[in-house]
Amino acid sequence: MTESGAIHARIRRDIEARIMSGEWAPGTRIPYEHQLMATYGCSRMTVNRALRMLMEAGLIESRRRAGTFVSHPRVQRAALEIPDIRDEVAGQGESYRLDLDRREIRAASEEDKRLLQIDGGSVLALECRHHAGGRAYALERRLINLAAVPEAAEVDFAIEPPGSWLLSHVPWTEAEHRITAFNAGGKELVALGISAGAACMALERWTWRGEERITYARQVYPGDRYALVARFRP
Amino acid sequence: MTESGAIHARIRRDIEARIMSGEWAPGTRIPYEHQLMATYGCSRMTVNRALRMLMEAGLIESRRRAGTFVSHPRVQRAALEIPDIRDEVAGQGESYRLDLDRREIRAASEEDKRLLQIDGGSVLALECRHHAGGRAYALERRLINLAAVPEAAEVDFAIEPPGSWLLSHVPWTEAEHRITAFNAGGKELVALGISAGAACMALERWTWRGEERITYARQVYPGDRYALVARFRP
DNA sequence: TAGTGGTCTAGACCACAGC
DNA sequence: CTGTGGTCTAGACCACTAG
Repeated sequence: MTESGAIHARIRRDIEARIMSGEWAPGTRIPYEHQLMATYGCSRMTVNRALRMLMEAGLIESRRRAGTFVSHPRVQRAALEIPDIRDEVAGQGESYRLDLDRREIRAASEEDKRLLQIDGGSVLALECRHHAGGRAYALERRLINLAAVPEAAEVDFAIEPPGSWLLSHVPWTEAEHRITAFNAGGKELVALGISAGAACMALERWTWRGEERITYARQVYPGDRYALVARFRP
Repeated sequence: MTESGAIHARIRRDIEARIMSGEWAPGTRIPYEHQLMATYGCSRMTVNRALRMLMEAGLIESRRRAGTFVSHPRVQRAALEIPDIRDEVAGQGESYRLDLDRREIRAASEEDKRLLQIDGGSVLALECRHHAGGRAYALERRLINLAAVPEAAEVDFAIEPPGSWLLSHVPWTEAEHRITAFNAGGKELVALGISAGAACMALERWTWRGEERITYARQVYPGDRYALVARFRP
């Protein structure tokens, strides 16, 4: 049906097309693997590889002895992707600049402990502004757990934004995000050049590796100039 | 190193652990497939299957003749997941209720065409409020392209929320999201019970199947009572 | 219990990029 | 060229489960 290089890719696309077109509705049993072997004149391993990819994508499910079936779309969740700020600005063809307003190494305060979810130790606290094309783009407050990332103490974050540096130097296993809207107060007015009460978007991110907390970041964007746009990831 | 049922799963987890621990830093070449065959006493197909899964996860990259390498974390992107509103409310242990304020089938207006990115035809336009525990939770405006989903014209969306119904009945291939913050105006004040100028969060979603537009939705949440929380998806 | 999918083997040929 | 990964074969045994 479809032309392609690899047989498994062709099988995969053929089945995907039949599902997407509605020809094979949710719950439909698709042909047995040995039938697909005959149809495509290939080995079962090749058929199985195509089906496994479709299973990982959530399009089909298989049950031993029963066969393989089109999934009932449990797609109650859609995936967003949050880009790194520097990449995002560069991707819009704008020049990027970072202003580092504050950099401090200190014993963790009570607030630091709460935000980083640590018991003590020292943290690197940063405050910076991201600019796109000379205009304030985002305000960032960041805490880095120096117990987890001691080398961060030596980095010049005026050159490389903390988020970019961390993502490319520190392996991490999990992250949690929180997106909220709020009315701008004193700090944002000056830093972002907006008026009192203007709607802002705050993106908070907690990152850890195993049980070890790595960093906390809170990025604030002016609501009237910024949208978090995200495509679905298949 | 790790105990498990399938050999490929064990190989996969062993390599993943070495990468996550930092033992194999980005850029490191991991053992050749024939070396892993010897290490695990299995065939190359099995090794290759494990490596392919890690490649799909973005952890490693391979180049012919050169070998397979730990990826430089292009992890400038993190995945969020946007839950279905009804599921979200239920997950918080609150009772869910939907008020359907408006339901209209009409020829596509200019705005409908722009939002749905269609040329004409008829649309189903809905306006509704989602409630959690008796309190207004979100305001939703939705357009459904009846050319793509004619059966939607017969559905009683007072019983099943439009987002839930669509996700479980209509296969889709792509979605795009846009999250913004804005100051509440007239419509939100009444529907959500908030005061003028309060920061709100708007989540817009476009969904299509192939080239066919399925639906457009705009959901508005009160900024002071709502946060979009999302965990990283590995 | 028979037939499905899950997994694995021990080869093979090829394309391609590094040497 | 050489050696790597990309792909594929023609079998095999096993676990599970629908009938």
